[in-house]
Amino acid sequence: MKITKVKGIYDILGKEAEIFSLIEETFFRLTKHFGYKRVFLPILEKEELFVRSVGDSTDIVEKEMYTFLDKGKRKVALRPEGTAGAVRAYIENQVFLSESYTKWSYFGEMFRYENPQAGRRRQFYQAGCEYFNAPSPLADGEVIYLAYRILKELNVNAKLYINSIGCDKCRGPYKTLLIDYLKSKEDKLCSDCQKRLKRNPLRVLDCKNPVCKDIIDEAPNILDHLCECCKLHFEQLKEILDILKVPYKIDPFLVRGLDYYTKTVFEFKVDSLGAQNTVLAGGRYDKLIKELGGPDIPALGFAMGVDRVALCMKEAIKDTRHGVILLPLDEKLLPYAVKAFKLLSESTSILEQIKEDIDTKKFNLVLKLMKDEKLRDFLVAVRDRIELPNKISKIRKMFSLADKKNFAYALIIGEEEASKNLITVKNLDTGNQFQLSLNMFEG
RNA sequence: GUGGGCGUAGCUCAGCUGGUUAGAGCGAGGGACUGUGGAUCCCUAGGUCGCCGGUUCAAGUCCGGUCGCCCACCCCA
Repeated sequence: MKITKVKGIYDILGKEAEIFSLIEETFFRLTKHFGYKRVFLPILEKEELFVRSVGDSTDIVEKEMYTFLDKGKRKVALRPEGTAGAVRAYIENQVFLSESYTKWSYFGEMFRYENPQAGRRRQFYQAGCEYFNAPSPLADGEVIYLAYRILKELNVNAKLYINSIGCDKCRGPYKTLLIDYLKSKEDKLCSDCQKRLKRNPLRVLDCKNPVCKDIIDEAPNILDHLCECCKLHFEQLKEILDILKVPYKIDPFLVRGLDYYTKTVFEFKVDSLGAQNTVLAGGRYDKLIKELGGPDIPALGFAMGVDRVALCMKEAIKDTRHGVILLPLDEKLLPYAVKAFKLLSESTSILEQIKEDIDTKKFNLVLKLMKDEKLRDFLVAVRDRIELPNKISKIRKMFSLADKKNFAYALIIGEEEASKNLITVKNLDTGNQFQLSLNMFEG
């Protein structure tokens, strides 16, 4: 009996893995650029954390969490999202005592028990960041700009939608207004919306049913009912986005599924992905830290759906030639090939030394490198990747392998080379080759 | 949780209204080609036809169930 993977949980290999790495690398480069520090947070948390933060009437908590009792009979859950755990860690470690503000970034797997479909998996990856103690709309602008830059850098063509859903002062009165309106049309709403009306009336606003859409168009608009503070905050945010030249659309019907959001919410959507087209989303959660037992500290953040972004980047990785492979012509030449392998691999530190420390023992090599473009390109390729073959076979075979594995250079290690302490370097793109003495790498 | 479509070689797929040893292309390994890759030609390996049960003289093909995949709903990144 063959053991297979669990439904909705996937191995990430090959091209998809390369794209994941590229996303991760880009994400951390840009978050670091804007002052975020990477943190590593638990995948397993107490179930109660998510019930209290995400909201006990959300679908995530009601039916999508992987929960179980551990051997100590603790009710635990695999994290369905990242913010709750980050906030818990922020409070538990009392980070607010030693830092005036805190910016965290993370990348990791999340779990939700849903039926899989395009852009939806039971184990999926999010790259997210959280910005604690950030009351000003400057923070909203900066966070959205960061998200915008990441997607831009990854060549993901997404449109930004923003909204404000107010704070506890203005959302309450608006909610009753909305409920009153929807109740007057209740018989016309779809059955889902009739249920939403009772459990989470704001969610009626993003129903896709055309009949509901017409009703929603006439519904009271939250933006007309914000308190002065929220209104000003939203106005300032729009101004900041304009200065940053981040294009956006205001969507007064944009509400997020998680309970903890206040004021600013935003989503980046693509149109190439089918039904699951939100690739990045986030917002402000000014009350969450307090609700989870911490001080009254405003914060905001976002999460990017890595699997979804990767789907948009199918063509992003092209097979370019890179690196070098050593081709010993027969078994006898193995020791010489291994020696060359070590010398070349270690020589690449020279490339760094050129920048910092020209006064080196390997001055001659450095001088040569500065003049010899061919040699420099070759060593750059060596630094990128250097491999020995998986087995020694006919030269023809090994060249074919070098080609298929997309090496930029093949190094021929033969009797003649070994006797003169050199290697023959063949550029697999141009077909040109030259010989290189190993003497200069020694000592 | 609900609905629709689909499961045949590593991948993409043929396989007629059930009929005997289940095919192709690509990929993989080897050879033609003894120090030079991409091209061409030849050879080889790789399958309990997703799994279990049923109908039948006979099932990859029909029926039921189950698991998985894809798509959508719900919902979300």
